[in-house]
Amino acid sequence: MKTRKEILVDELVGYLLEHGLSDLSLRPLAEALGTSARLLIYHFKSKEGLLAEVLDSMQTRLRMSLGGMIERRAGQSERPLKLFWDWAIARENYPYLKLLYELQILAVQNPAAYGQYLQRNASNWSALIATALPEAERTPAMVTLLGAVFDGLFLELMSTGDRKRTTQAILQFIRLVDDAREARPAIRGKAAKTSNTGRG
Amino acid sequence: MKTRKEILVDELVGYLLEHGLSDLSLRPLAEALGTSARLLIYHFKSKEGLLAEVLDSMQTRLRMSLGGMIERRAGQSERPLKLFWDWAIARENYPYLKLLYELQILAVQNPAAYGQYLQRNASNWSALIATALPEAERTPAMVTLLGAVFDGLFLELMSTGDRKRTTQAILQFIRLVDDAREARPAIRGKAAKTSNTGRG
DNA sequence: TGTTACATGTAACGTTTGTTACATGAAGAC
DNA sequence: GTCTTCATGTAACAAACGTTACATGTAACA
Repeated sequence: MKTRKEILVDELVGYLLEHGLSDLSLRPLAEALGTSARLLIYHFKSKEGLLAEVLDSMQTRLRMSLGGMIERRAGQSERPLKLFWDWAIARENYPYLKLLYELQILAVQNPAAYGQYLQRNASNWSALIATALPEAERTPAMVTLLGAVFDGLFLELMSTGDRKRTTQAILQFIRLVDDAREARPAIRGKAAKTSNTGRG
Repeated sequence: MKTRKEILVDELVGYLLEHGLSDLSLRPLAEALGTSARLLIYHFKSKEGLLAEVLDSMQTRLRMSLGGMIERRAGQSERPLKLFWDWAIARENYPYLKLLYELQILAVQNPAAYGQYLQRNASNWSALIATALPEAERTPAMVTLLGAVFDGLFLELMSTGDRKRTTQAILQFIRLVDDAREARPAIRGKAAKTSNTGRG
């Protein structure tokens, strides 16, 4: 049985996904949920506490969804980077990522207000993306580039909504890495022993 | 002789570069400039009008700075993409771009409030970056990818401040394109006649 | 049955928001 | 010397903000 607070968190997540963070206000939020600002403060102590709990819940959900994807992809021939992209732009995950990108940007310009909600996910994130590369190619520059391609394309998707073109672009990147590898083959070594195929 | 309003715009630009857009408020802003909210409204009619004029001024400055760079780079051997990157992360341009990225994100989540300030710069922007490619390689996927690499790396720079690593990453991308071209040479044609060297 | 904890409604607090009314200087034009 | 225009100061407006005080209902447990 869910507590009233847990039910509220669920509804709040939905509201935040739709309206974003930057102009969040308690009264309109409460009204949209059919409750009152009084209640939100009662359950979450403050607006700050509310945001903390809701964002936390969102990140947990996202991690679970990602874990499920990773389990399911076992023994699939698709490229890791493409799998990751498909997962990110899936209808059920996309709004979460969109909001986290907004949070990231707000925190850059206003760390005092938003920095506190950023977990050390950024590093986990890039570490995860890095596993799409064979170890021999996992240089800082290549890992940074890989993360940037992902971020940049996701941002472009956010701005234009063009799933088709952005997906073509990430396939283009995978092809680019393949072709470059052909011209200048990576040193094979421990990398050959890793489980992933090392194909972008 | 500058009008009072033009002087104000200059000071406002400086303030916005420092504080960002998302929590802009007239009274703190006026106090930081040694004036009053009354005056700002007097000169700009409304907060909305103020933002419109100031952001417009910023985009003009940025375009002028970019134009100057393009003139100066004539007959330089550096790759176009690297030149563009160096220009973007230069101390005098970086804060402007940072703010425009914030604007872009805010507009995604809240078009009603921020969409009006977005010019059709996005398209100009990507068209400009595209000139770093030889015509034969200027496919939608490649142009999108190129823009995304730039955006993604700039975002990473905003978050981490690591100029060195992000610059290494863009050089890595240039190398990648070069190597891929070696393995699968682009069809030469009209592209060979363009002024740029077509080397990333 | 009385007590305790959770949940909620109604109002208000003090502050900040963008904006406006009203009055007053300073400077140049006739 | 009056008139007009630009610039500014002082106060106030209504609205929205996050938060709190106080009272009340419901349900479970003693």
